[in-house]
Amino acid sequence: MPELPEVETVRMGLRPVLEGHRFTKVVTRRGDLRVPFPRDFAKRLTGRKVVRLHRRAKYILADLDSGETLVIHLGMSGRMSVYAEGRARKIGVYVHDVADAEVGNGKHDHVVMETDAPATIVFTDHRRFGLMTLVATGALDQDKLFKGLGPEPLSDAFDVKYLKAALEGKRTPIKSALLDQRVVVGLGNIYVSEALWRAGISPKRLAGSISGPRIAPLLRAIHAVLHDAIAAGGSSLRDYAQADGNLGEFQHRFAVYDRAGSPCKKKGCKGTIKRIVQAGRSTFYCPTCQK
DNA sequence: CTGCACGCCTGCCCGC
DNA sequence: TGCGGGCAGGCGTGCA
Repeated sequence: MPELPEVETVRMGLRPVLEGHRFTKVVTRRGDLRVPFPRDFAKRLTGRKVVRLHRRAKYILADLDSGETLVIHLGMSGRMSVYAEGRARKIGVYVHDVADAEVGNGKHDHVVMETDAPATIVFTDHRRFGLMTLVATGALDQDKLFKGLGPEPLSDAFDVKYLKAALEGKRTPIKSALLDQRVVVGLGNIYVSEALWRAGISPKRLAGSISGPRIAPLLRAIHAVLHDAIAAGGSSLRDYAQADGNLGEFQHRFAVYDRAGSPCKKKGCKGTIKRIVQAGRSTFYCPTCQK
């Protein structure tokens, strides 16, 4: 589920129940996520107040008043569910309507956190590629999870000059280069395909072979697809009470992702979307209008 | 250094 | 209905 727009949507949904609130109770159900829970994980969270809820790459970061930061990564299948007390208030993300006894007792519910919002927040991840850990706030950048990450795609640092230099000389396909979190963070398998379609660039083209004049359009395509997706996720938040498990609305607007065999949506293009495999992962593109 | 195949997990969907 | 294979929005490791 989570590339930058989804992670950002989850962050916004967690904000009302986390930021400025205190953990009143934390329970971990099993410890064999990608990174094991650190020692005394629940104890170090309990009683702590979240002073700031932010994001770096695909990580959600909750800075605590103890000088530590709760680091959350959703992996491929991670979910955060928010159960608002008495359902008196509708709160974003997944506001489920289930019996109290079922809250946090699912087979793949790994962490159950209560805050004084009040609310119960459940972290679920059936594939367990996600993680939750604690890192000293001041040392985040040096932590191995964050060291070497590229710039945020929506920051000023991610500009034409940077991208040109980052791709220069790279002999890997542009698809793989943009998935590489050292080049730029936040993009995943969906949005790379979507951005390359918007830019009219073939995913097979070697990164270093993208000519100077095509760098700016690529940058704009990345910006645009992320902005559109964030807006689509955000706009569906408030009526998320029916929680069908999907996040946001953007999946209905995919131009290429998971559309193999369907007509290209580009105006005037008569092409058909094709699926190929690059570095072991699906890529979708239009061979007719992406060069 | 680079690029790539593979493993990590579970669940779902498809074809036989 | 059961079973095997392939697939899934991420990332780290180890290899050539």
